[in-house]
Amino acid sequence: MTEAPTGAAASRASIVDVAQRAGVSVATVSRALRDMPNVSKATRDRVLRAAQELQYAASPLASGLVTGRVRSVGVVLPYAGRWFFAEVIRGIEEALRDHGYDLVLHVVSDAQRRADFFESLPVRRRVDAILVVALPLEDHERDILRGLGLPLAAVAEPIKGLHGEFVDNDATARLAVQHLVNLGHTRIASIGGDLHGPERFSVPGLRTGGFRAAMAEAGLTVRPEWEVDGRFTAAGGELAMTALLSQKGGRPTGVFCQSDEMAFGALKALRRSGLRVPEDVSLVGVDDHELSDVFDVTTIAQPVVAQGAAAARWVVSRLERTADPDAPDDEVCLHPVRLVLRGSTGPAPTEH
Amino acid sequence: MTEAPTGAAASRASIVDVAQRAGVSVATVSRALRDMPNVSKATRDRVLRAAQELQYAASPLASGLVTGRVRSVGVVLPYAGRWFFAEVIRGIEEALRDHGYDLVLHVVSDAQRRADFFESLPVRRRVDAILVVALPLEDHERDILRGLGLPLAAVAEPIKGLHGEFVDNDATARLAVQHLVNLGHTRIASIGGDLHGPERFSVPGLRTGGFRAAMAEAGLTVRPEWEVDGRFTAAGGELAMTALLSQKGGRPTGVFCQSDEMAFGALKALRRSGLRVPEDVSLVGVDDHELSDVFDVTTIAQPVVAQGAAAARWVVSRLERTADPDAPDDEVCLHPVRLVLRGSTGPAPTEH
DNA sequence: CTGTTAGCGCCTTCAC
DNA sequence: GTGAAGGCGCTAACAG
Repeated sequence: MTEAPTGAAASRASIVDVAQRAGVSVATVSRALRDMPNVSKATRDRVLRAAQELQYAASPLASGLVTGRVRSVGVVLPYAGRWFFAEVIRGIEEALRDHGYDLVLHVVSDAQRRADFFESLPVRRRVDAILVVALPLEDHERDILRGLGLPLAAVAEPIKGLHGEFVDNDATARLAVQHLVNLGHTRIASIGGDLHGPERFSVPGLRTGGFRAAMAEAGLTVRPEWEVDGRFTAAGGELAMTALLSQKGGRPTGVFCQSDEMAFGALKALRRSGLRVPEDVSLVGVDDHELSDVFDVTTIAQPVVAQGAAAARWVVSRLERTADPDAPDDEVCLHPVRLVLRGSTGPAPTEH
Repeated sequence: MTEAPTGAAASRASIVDVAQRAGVSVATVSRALRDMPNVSKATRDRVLRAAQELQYAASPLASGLVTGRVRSVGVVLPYAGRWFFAEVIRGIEEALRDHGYDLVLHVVSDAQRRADFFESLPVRRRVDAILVVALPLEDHERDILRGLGLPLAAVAEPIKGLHGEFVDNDATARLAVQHLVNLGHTRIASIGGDLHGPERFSVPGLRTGGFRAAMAEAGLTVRPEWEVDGRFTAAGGELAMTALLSQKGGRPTGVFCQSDEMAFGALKALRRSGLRVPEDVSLVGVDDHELSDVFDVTTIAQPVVAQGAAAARWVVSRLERTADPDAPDDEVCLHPVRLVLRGSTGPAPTEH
């Protein structure tokens, strides 16, 4: 029964206790523990030992109160359960932890929570910086965040005026289309996201733009009815593919799915229709989802964990002033994408 | 250009400013804002309006320093990218947010990080409670956490002496096996996790135990070589299924996959071998993963989000003293599982 | 190199 | 019903 008391006492030992035990003043303890200059080696050792024995750790509350820093970073995102977000969070957490920062999660999964977040600003005074993941902010929302006076960075969705870490969505789409074109496909469709809805994600627009540009460059025409909304979910992809197959005027032989999860759904719709992949229809996804390998889906891989980690490192460098304080804070960093060849794409079927 | 200054000023208004503006003392402001008794209606309204006008919000640091509460809960887990964990986190975050608590994430993805976590205890004084998700703690690790004197709860993996939220893993396995038995299967294999490794997860052991018990009850024999390790990943499931198929002595007609992700892998292995599901081999998974519907995998569904949310609510009720303070803190709460019938299971093939 | 002292912003007795 | 004052635990001048 000594564990609990010891531990409990430990978390309650204050800087005064350490000072007494080491026979120095609290100021010296504070300096010694933070590796500041002007502390003799002997004193420092004594303090360190005392702190060790008392299991002392400075209260972040107290030090935060005076320094204004709390060593934690807020992460705001619209969903938490989806693969993409989980991976981004993983990258952010690891990078922050490496620098001794905590990650505080804020999921604004619907309009209500989103409004609450920007009105009550639960991050106020609780974080040193904010990362906005895949959430296209309204101008006024961005301004509210800016009013906090903290380093801000965007991941996956660009936010005007903020530092950002993304992939080149235009190039991503082009890579996918060019791959299909190279295989001889000419009848190519795109399964993307909502282009006009209230959420205003820019990713579907950018990828669809790249799709159109690449088609034009290849001298191919885009059928408007072959640009369908798959809502970036597997279920949505299945519906979208089903819709494509039910259209008159023949079906596409190649489909650019703007996310792997939509490709999974499309795969199911094709199988159910008795069509073979890739003999009848080829599918390219985007992401390199962990299950894409299992389901043999050709994809444009993007470094998801790395984007999160890079954003985390950027705000940390701002906070630690290791970065030039006068450096622009609205530069974006583009991460590379690459084609991962798997079994869902093949030569276009010969026409009859 | 009034936005930013306003915002910046807003986050800096202190209780003194509110007191001045309302023409009362800080003590009254404090009382009024926290709905305490002994404040006249008129005064309270005046204070509320002043606070509103100044966009005042109490600094959690300062109030935490005096009350000892920081309104945040730490979540410790071994992986962050996997579906299961992402869902649990989602449930926890939502429940915590409903009560005004922040979620601070701690991923201990390897032995090093795990050791660091328990040695430096970065949660010390930074959270009011800790949730341990799917992480079987060593006794001494549990004792270290207990030493913090905070409410503790376990999710998905039982931890001796702690409150927990789980499913009945034994019943889960039985349900799966009974379903196969009901379909006439007698040659049943299990793809699970590591039973003897250093990680000591109890879930694979419990599910394998349930598998064996259900087999025995059905009068069926378990072939030792038909209990294989799929590492709880899709890739592992694929390897495991491949191994099952390459064994001499015939193949199983029914396979209990202890997670849906392993079932996905198994599905791929079967397809590649030219076997049909469910005509040749039936597959049951566990989880009801979001993609199980797309890939038509019969599964034993467990409420993942609900387990996380329940754990979060439990620690909050402890913190808010809405729960009996003398109530035992090591009771476990079992969540229901249910069979979700899909296309990966069917009648056992007739023997030749 | 080290100690003293004044807050950081808030809550909480204790008087009134 | 309200105000004054003393910390909570720590850091940051300022002295020495």
